[in-house]
Amino acid sequence: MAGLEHELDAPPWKRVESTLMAMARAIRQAYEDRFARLDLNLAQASMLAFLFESGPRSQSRLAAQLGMGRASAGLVVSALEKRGLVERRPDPADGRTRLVALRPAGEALVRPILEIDEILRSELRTGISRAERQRLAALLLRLQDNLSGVLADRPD
Amino acid sequence: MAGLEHELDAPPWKRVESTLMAMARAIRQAYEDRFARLDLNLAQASMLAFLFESGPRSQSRLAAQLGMGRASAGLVVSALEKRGLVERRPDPADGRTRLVALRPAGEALVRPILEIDEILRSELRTGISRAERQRLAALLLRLQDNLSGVLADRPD
DNA sequence: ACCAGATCGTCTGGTACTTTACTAATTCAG
DNA sequence: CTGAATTAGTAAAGTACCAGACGATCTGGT
Repeated sequence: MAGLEHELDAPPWKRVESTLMAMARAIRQAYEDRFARLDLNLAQASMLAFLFESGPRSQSRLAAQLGMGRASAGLVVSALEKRGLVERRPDPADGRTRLVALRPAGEALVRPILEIDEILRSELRTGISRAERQRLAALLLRLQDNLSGVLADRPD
Repeated sequence: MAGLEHELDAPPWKRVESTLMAMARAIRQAYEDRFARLDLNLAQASMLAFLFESGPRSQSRLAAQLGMGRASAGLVVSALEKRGLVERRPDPADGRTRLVALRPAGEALVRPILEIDEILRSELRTGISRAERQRLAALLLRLQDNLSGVLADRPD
């Protein structure tokens, strides 16, 4: 069909970059929808899952490793804490940080979170081979490189 | 063999989907940064460029074709209108819609917008062949299909 | 001519996220 | 030990987006 290379020659608002952004939004939306069943949003679910894998962490580390700002991480932790899913406890080694740790109620949510993630991912990869996914991952990393270069040399 | 499928087998917050979302955010940010020189954001620049290509359009059509909600499109148009870049004029054929049309000041911005876009895109495609980009586009479309299927059968 | 349903645009409220500024605690130079 | 610079976390204001509700207008059937 005509669609594909047309897609690449198309005007700015309909090109690969836009498609990529639209896809990202759609994927995010799909995750948000599904996690809504657990009364969680994507950021909250990711944080719970990450805490489960990594053990207690300071907020700054969580922020860095989940790719969000420190302020956002603080909001997410506060929301989870209010529901008793995590707790903030003092760090014996450093008085200005407090370690965020899973509480039992939060740990109980990890399994359904991982299940939802697994199901959605399997739906997403319908008709896409493992090799293709690997190529996609590699390409995205390449894009990432280019982009960080681009962002670096803005002297502005 | 460590690198690639590791990326695919990695935990949720570090997998392809996440990378894709992060990339999309980064690309968006890069566009926002560059268009800031013209005192435009990405949505505004896209709308100007699109109006240039397509001629006057109703807001609903603009919204649909730029992939945003009607309300958002209205805000973008209002912002552009306030600066005299576009105008809303009555549609002779339909009393409830008003056609959004470029004004000279807006038309003058189209060239720099397209230039900025062209430059950023060329920086992004460093080290990525045309064939790879085509594959990427095809893959994204496939993902899009899977996702719309997924969203469709939520009877919830 | 008229009513019912669909569509357009706007407004409101809610969510998510970022930036900036501020407080508190640590570290290190002297 | 004291004071400046650094780092962790919080708080407030601002931006962007979307969904839902609403009034106005068009369409089609009668």
